Amino acid sequence: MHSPDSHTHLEIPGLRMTKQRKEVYRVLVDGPQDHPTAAQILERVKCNQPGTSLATVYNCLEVLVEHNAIKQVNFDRESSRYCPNLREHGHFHDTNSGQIHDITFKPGIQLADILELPPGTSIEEYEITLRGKLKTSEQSS
Amino acid sequence: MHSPDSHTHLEIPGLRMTKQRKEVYRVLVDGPQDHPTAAQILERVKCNQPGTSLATVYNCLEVLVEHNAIKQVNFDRESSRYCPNLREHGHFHDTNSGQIHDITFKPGIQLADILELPPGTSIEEYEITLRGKLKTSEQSS
DNA sequence: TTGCACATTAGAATTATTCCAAAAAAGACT
DNA sequence: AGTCTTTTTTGGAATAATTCTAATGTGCAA
Ligand SMILES: [Mn+2]
Ligand SMILES: [Mn+2]
Ligand SMILES: [Zn+2]
Ligand SMILES: [Zn+2]
Repeated sequence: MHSPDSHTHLEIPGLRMTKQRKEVYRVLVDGPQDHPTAAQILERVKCNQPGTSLATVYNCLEVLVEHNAIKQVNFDRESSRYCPNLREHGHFHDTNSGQIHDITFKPGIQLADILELPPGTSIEEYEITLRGKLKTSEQSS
Repeated sequence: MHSPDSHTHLEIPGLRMTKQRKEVYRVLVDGPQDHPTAAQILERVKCNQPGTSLATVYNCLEVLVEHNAIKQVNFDRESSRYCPNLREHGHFHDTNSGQIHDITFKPGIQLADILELPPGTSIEEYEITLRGKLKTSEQSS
């Protein structure tokens, strides 16, 4: 499922990396960057760690999010998805292909620069999600 | 609950305004702009239309959203909230007060202008949600 | 090597929302 | 009004993602 030397070191400061946690994390970092749901992650985890339960996948994802190792992504009320890209970005859901694409800001732009925020606001987290279609729907990725 | 002449005309093109739909809509337009959940809307609707059911509130909200009369707002996986403000805006959840504030772009800014979108993208809808704290937490609104 | 804190597990519980099938209401036409 | 047709409402059941629970397993450290 992955080249033997492709392991980024799967360590997260302050977090005990059990084999389940390691595999959940590896699947996200090392596998297809398609923002899988917990159920999809479970399928992938089972290739290397059969017997892993969905509850454990949820537990692992929760602790990985808490440790800022991954991000949780929500589109409306669909199942949560998970993303290993820690740079600031939003998400575009292409309703043609079903694929989700990471979206970055144009260079130099900060979210706070473009919003009319009430004075004294400190933003702890934000989420930008877009839905639409890619007209030219031929891309390999 | 509201001044007798404060009714905006509660009509929506192409939509039959039953008394339940009218009241759900009125509660949102005419009541506190606090982005209530379906359950909160039901409570408010019951003041003027007792006997209304939660299923009906969901039905009304769905059809109002479809007709672009209101917007559905999601914060992570919390209950959906509903908003009668049709101008383009995002939402800021102040975790001090629990209040949700509408956030607009600075004048002249378009979301598409600041994002690195793949060529050929057409955005059909988007959602911007922020979470954080207002330091100076004395405001009347 | 035993103790203990922490992690995993299966299955039950929760909860927001949707579905269903029957009753009620709203129009349209007479 | 009275009949017919279509839409809406309703209570309760069903769904589905996620969380909880209580029991079992694991891995270091004394
Ligand atoms: Mn939406
Ligand atoms: Mn979040
Ligand atoms: Zn992402
Ligand atoms: Zn709003």
